[in-house]
Amino acid sequence: MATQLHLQLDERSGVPVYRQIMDQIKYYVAGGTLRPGDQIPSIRELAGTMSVNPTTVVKAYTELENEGIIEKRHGKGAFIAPRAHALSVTEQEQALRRSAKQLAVEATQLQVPSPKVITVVREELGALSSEKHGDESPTSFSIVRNTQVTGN
Amino acid sequence: MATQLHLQLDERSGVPVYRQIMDQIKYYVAGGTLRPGDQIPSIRELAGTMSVNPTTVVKAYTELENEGIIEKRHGKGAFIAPRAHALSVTEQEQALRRSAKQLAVEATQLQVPSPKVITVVREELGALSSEKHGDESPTSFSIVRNTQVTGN
DNA sequence: ATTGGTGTGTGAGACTTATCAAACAGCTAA
DNA sequence: TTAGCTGTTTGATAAGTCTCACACACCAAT
Repeated sequence: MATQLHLQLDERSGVPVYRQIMDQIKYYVAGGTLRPGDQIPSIRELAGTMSVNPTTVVKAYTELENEGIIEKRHGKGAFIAPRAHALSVTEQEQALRRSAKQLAVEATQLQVPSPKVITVVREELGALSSEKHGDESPTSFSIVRNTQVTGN
Repeated sequence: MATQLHLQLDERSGVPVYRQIMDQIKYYVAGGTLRPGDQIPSIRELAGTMSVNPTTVVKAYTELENEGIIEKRHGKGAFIAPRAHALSVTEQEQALRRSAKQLAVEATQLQVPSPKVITVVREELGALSSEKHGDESPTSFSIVRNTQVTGN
C-alpha cells in the first residue's frame, strides 16, 4: 500500500523551515496517516525534494527523535517510532483549535464576515482532498507500509 | 468613539514577534477598523502591555512605515498613514485564504473530518465576537478616532 | 524653563536559523 | 569487496531575532 503525503513550506509565514517540517510530520502521525514502523524520506531525499539544506532536515528529524516521534537508523533511514501514537480526538481538536483561532483572529481583524470565512475554509479543504490524484506543486512522497514485516 | 482592539502573540507559532505585531495591525487597517489618522499605541506603551522590548516594537513600526501603513511622528506618536487604504474584498480574501490553507493542510494531515473543522472555526469566530465586552487576556487598547479634527 | 510624554539612534550580547562543505560510519545488495 | 544508499559529526559563515541600556531630540502642557 502506498499513501501519498504532501509537505509544503510557506516561506512568507516566518515560521522556521525545520519547524514546518516537524509540525507536518507530527500531524500526519497524529492523524494516523503515518504509523509506527513507516519509513519516511531520508534526510538527503527530503532535503532534495524540498530544496533545503540537509542540515535543516537533520535538525527537524533530530528534534522529532527527541520527542519520540521518529527513529533514525544509521544506514537505513528514518522511521516512525514504535511508541508514536495517534492523538486522541480531543488532542487533535486542541491542536486544530490553535490554528483555527489564528484564522479567526485574522478574519476578525480583516472584518471578513463569518460566512465568507467558512466558505473559504471549505474551498481550501476541498482543494486539498481533490489533490489526492495527480501530483501538484507541494513536495510529496509515498510511504510504503511494511505490513507487519518489520524489516529491522 | 472608542474601539477596542486586540493584539495577541502566539509564542508557540515560531513567527517572529515583530511580524505578528505587523500583521495584526495591517489586518486591522485592511479591514477598516483602523483608519487613516487614527493613533495607535506608542512604542513604549505597546512594548509594555505586550511585555516585549521596545526595540522589537520599533522594528515592527519601522517596517510598517516603510510599507506606507503607518506614520511615526517624533514626539507625538504613531498614526495610520493618510494613504493607508483598506484592502479590497478580493485582497482581503486572498490574505485570509493563506491562513485558511494552512488550517486546511493541518486538518487534512490530522485527518480531522471537514465538518469538525468547520465547527471549530465557527466556535473560534464566535468566541472572538463575544469578547467585545469585558476585557480578556489578549493585549488590547482603545483607539480614539479624531473625528476629522486632524490634530496635527 | 521644566516636566513628561513621544520617537531616534547606537552598540553590545546572546541566541536562533539556515547554508555550505567535507569527512566519517553503518547497512545492504550486486 | 564494492557501490550506493543511509545517518553522523564538525567547522565555518551569514543573516535574522530579541533583549538591554543608554543618550539624544521633538512636542505639548504647565
